[in-house]
Amino acid sequence: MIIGQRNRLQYIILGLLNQRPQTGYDLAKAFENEIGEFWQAQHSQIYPMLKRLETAGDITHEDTITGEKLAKKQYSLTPAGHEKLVTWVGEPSPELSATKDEFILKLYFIKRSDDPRLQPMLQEQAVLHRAQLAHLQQRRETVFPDQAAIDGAYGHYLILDHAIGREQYYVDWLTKFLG
Amino acid sequence: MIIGQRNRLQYIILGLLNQRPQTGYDLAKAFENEIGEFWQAQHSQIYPMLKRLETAGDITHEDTITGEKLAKKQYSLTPAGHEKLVTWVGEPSPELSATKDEFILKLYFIKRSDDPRLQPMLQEQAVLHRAQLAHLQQRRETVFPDQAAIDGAYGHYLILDHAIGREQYYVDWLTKFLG
DNA sequence: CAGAAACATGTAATTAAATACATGTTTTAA
DNA sequence: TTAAAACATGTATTTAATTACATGTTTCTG
Repeated sequence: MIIGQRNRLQYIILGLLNQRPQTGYDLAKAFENEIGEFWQAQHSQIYPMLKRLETAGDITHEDTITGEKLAKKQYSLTPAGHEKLVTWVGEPSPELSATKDEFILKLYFIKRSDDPRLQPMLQEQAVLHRAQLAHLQQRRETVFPDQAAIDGAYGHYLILDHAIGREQYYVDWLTKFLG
Repeated sequence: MIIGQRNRLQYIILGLLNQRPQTGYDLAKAFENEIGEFWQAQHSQIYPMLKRLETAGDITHEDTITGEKLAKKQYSLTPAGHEKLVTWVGEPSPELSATKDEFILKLYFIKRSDDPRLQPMLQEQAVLHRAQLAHLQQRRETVFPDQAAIDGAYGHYLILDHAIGREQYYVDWLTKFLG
């Protein structure tokens, strides 16, 4: 029902490159920032995928130099890559999101509401999720200061809004059970 | 190897066996039901893990026969396995949950609020998440019909409650942007 | 100006996970 | 009564993902 992440990484990379040409390093940053709330990938996954996509003809790169000799590879979409991206976005997404939450798992094994471990666990998570919520709200303020910014990257705004609401729910839920 | 052993699956299995002895098949079912909202695993991952845990001395099994000749292995915790479980639950969980949501990713690549693909995408997800919400609510009614049921498996109640709230939020959020 | 942090790119090794293969029994419902 | 669904247990293959290894440059800050 929930399973399966069949090579989505390639599409994310295509989507990011569709916005603007960028380096593998830039892409890795995107996974720490705007994308990171809903997908994770390290540079060790990204660089090989860039090679694969280039071999497949979906992207190309241009070598540039920063300063004296720092080599960069600026990747960009080919028409084939753009086509592949558009097709993917247009397909249905019939699978529910897969969440892996270690804290919630531990909760499952707390059998009684008066278990002495319960309240500290909830407290710990509340700290964690309040911080994350504050971080996301801060980012919304800086990335989307006005309506023009929202109109210019509506999808980005939507997913940031979704992430904030999700964290808000998480904090509210924890608070509901904090003594 | 000294630090940061992941391998959460083993702890989930230990936790499930701590509730009652059960078979690999039963464990696989738990991942489709109560656990599935927060962790996923297939039987092809579970059976080898049961062997590993038994070799490690954390669980043992008893062979039983159902009917004429259907062989089952009823696994149960050893004291060492119980100790391992308790230690894991007592440790902090400092990592935020990892979510992989393909739909949200696609949204990210929708640049404008009047993109014709947007509303159908939101509609499709609303159908999906409303169904999931109804399913979870139904399960809460059947699994936790009264306070006694809640008191007897408080952690399970908590995570089901969390999952319901999460789906409710998802539906509300989608509705907010449905035209 | 020196050291730290950030920029930049890759590979190797390992582990986790998904999919497919493979087989057989028991129960349930048409 | 028979076919489908559910019960039950594994292995093999492939792909995804993490962690560690490996190296070097540029920019920022005290």
